[in-house]
Amino acid sequence: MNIQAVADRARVSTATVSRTINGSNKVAPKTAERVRRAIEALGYYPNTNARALGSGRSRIYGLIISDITNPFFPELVKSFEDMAVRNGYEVIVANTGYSPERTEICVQRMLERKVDGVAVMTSEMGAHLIDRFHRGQIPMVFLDTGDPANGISNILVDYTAGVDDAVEHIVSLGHRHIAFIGGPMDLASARTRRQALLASLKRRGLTINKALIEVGNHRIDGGRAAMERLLDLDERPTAVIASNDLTAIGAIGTLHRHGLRVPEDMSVVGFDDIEISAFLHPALTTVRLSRAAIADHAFQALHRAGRRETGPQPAIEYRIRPELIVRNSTAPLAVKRRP
Amino acid sequence: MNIQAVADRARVSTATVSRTINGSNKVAPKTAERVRRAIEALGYYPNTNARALGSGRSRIYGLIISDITNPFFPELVKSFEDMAVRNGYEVIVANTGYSPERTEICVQRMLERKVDGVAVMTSEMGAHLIDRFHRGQIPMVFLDTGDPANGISNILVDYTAGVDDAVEHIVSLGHRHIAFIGGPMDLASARTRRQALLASLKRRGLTINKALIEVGNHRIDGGRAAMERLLDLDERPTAVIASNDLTAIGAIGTLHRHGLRVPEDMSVVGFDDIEISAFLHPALTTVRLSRAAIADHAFQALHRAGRRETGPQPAIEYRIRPELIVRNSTAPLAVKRRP
DNA sequence: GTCAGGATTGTAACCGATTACAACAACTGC
DNA sequence: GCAGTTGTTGTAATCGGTTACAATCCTGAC
Repeated sequence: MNIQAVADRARVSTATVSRTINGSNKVAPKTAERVRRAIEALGYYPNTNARALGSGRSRIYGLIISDITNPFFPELVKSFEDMAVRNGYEVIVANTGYSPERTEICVQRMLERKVDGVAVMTSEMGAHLIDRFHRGQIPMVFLDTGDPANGISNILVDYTAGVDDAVEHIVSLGHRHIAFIGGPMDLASARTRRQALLASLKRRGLTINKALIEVGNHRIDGGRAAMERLLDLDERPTAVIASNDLTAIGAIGTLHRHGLRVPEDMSVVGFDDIEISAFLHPALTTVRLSRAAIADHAFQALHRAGRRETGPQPAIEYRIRPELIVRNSTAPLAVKRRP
Repeated sequence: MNIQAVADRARVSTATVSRTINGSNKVAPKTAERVRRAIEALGYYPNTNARALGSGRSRIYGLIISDITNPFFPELVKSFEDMAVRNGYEVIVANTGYSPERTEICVQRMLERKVDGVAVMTSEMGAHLIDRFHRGQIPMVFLDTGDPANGISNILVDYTAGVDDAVEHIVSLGHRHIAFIGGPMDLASARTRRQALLASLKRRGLTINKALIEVGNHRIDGGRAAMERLLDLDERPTAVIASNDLTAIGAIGTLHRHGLRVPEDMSVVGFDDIEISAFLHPALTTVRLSRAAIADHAFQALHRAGRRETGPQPAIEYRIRPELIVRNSTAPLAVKRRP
């Protein structure tokens, strides 16, 4: 079953069939209709490998993430895939596992499969790897770390606003001893969130106690350990803002283990709003970073960059504003009590 | 940069380069070495589309799951992808979203991309869709619902043994009023788990109280609602076994909301051992169904079915034995007390 | 020295589409 | 009635590999 069979049945050449399939306007409506009927009758669908070879476009987008088992990503992958499939594209997902060697393999996979564009949703992408995509003229879109001036579309998350919302919320509840559990310092977005927090506290004239600025690893165990250290302090915080939800979940776990209640004894705010956060007890107050919005922008960036008719498009910067979701892990500052 | 460039540099024909790349044994060691040096020097890598077109093998495996945001799947996807990439394969992941229409699209995507094999890790695959793979001579492997007699490899999970371990554990802790919260009845594996539980109770001579056999939906909200109903009973259970971890997490949420403690007031056992289960409070006692093992078998099934030299291989049935992981959500039956 | 036969290498057809270019038909205006 | 357009379709080269088959080179036996 190939294009020739369709051509024979419709009594046209393979060129006309091809043009019909690809929606060329150079086919007479009546002819196109005949071709479509032949396609329908034969149950024909094109061989994508031949298409890719002939046209130089694979109709595949690459999606590079750090780790699909990190709950931040599944929804992002799903949304991206959804959008791609609806537009006739396929998606290849690759995990860097936070390792440079694996990242190199990811890039190689993308190049070998001749992707028509690549969305890089992780920050471990060295300049020499970016260069390989550049050389292959492959459109790119990054999360946070793109550079439109260099032809790389970017999805810019307004961490400052998101973190500020969290601080505002906590402060409005009366809290003044606010701790922060950050992410790993080698992660760009974690550093940004930390900076944003410090700036937000400063802007409000709150003193920044270095002891309350903890470092985690964006995983549950990191949140746990950091909270243990915070509980060891002479002057404990009354509220904690975590750099992501997993960290917040770990922190809450430690609080429970110590017999402390959330939010009565301590308020906790997360970041990201991973799916499970809404279902925990207490349901987590957090700053939602919409993965659907990220996926949407990522796809659009690649899709419009790849349009042939209009020639190469300039790289674009998209902005995403996170949104505070108030649930049950935060409460007004309780009157101080001694156990 | 194509195979001709390599051939020129190594002073051989393209056929010899191709044979070298594909590890044919018909190339003299010295020649092969020269070709490899040329490949190295030019930084050449083959065009996979051309390869697929010429050889009829795409080096892509399809992986059909129901929903990547279901925490059961990410680890499975990751393991499968890992194994595939290590063996020079690419993976296309498709979500059915539990819907027949989407499932049909998934199948179509696989056929269009000419996958060399497909792992179906969900049970919504109608016979007519299976038939399309059959017609395309595409090796298949299913989870639980395969049929080796019909050429479909199968990964058989011994739910009976797994559930029995859970029951044994609960019974050995002194519990006799044991409730079960099942999954959706239209899900094959959920029905199997339910059957296994009933059989296990019966085998132990425990009376089966229909009111204690609840139905959930394999999501957190289903577990919650089911537990609400169980708490409404005059004679509450002292232990609950859930059909999967999300259900157990929902159940625990409801217990907490009612001021009941786990495991002191009620023991809870999950199934699957999703990643987060180890980090909850209390850490969930559960029956681990290794996703790495599933991925491993799935890949092996497809890989050996696709070997050319040995001709078509018969479909195989693999077995997986789940394993009880005892954590902190189960405890010995407490002496009865009236509030 | 010759020759069978295995090992190695090359030639060229083929996979199934896309697309530049040529060819042709129909229509326009003069 | 004819040249010039415009619109539609066909021809055939092309993409970059794989692989059947042919050709050549060696080797050792006789």
